[in-house]
Amino acid sequence: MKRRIALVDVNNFYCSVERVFQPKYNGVPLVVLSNNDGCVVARSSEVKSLGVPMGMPWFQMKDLARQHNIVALSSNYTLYGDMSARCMRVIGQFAPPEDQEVYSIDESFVDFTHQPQLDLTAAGQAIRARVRQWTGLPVCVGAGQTKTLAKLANHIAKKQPEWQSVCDLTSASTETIAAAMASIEVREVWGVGRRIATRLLPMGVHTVADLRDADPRRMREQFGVVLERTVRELNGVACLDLEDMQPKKQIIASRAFGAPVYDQAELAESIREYMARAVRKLRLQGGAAGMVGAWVETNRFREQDAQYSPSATIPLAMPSDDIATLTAAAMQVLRAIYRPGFRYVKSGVMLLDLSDKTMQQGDLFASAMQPINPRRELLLATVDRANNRWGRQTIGLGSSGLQLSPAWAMQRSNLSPAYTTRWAELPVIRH
DNA sequence: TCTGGGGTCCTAGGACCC
DNA sequence: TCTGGGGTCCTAGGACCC
Repeated sequence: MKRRIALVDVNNFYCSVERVFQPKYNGVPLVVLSNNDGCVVARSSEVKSLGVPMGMPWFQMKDLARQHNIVALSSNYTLYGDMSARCMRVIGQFAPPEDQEVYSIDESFVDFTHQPQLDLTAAGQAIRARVRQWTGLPVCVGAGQTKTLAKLANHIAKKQPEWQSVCDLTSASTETIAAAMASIEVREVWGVGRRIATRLLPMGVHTVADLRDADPRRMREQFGVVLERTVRELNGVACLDLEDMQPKKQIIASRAFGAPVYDQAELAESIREYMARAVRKLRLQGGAAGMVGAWVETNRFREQDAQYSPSATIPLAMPSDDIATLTAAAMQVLRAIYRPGFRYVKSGVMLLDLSDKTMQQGDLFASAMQPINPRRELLLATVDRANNRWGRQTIGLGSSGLQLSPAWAMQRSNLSPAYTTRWAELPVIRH
């Protein structure tokens, strides 16, 4: 049976979300910035056509922004996450749950193999119309026999207007597909990054068509099994299946500071806060961490500064999801790696070696198998409930610091409201 | 002055086993 | 001069993704 995979992708996702709630930004060159208003992470089409690359530092383009009246918004992940969930639910209405894979915050694969009667161009237009009407977001749809071809089709749908935002390669002629592949740079293929593209060029592989026609075994010898699969997928041989939601294998929480930090106590404060975030995510997936890592960083862009970016991990005797245990471990790491005299700009924590909390292996050297302490469990669950109900900062460790916005806290100078997730910030429509 | 924050998979090499 | 054969597990680093 020929597979029919579609990829639905929101155009300029963060910018488009902001425009749903602020229509005055339609047609206006708009960017959304990373945390601390550092880099451009989303660009409206007007900004793309000005040649602004993804990831450009905002301070480097302030002149350009003044010239062209570019609006810059701080990123509002609460809003984007909620709009993403709504969008994915609408897309999910077009196939049974097992045939949808939510691949990222703005992309979803849908497997239409089991609906062979469906015209994918018509289905793609139906998805576009419904997502637009129900969420306000614009999407493009690409379809192909493999995930890699669906990705490519989506790229074509976005870049080539004659497709009207929906490109179905499963029903396109061989000549059409060949012409499209010959006109697209190999760098655009899913799985081919900057490094591999650079190494492919001297081998005469410039376009998608060149890569499709390359010898898969040779690609494997030179680049590994991942690129071999990509070549096979471009030829319509499925190597990648739709994936279920898997629990995370590691959880990271880190942030650049709003202002540099020099002393250990302040670094400790930041690490405690980030650990609270990481533990929230851990407990949401019902996991326990067997290893804890932490790191601090100086500013690698400042050549005049002495650089020091240490990291370390420590194993726990027993996997844990207890914020006190995990924070204590991270503090132990910080004490081991901290050195005074550096200008730190970032810190982070990692929870590693994650397992299912309910399936724990005993420790040979622990005096006895630690039974789960029901009173402790109740305490932690109560803290979770209070924080979910009244906000993340409601109950924390006593040592987390009492300042709500310490000097190192993130700077977000142009943040939109949490329109869809806070009663106090619901949009008001006057007429 | 100001340069993000997450993730995954694969491979090579070292250390160890019988 | 000559030095087996077959494994596992772990880690670090590299590549990619959004």
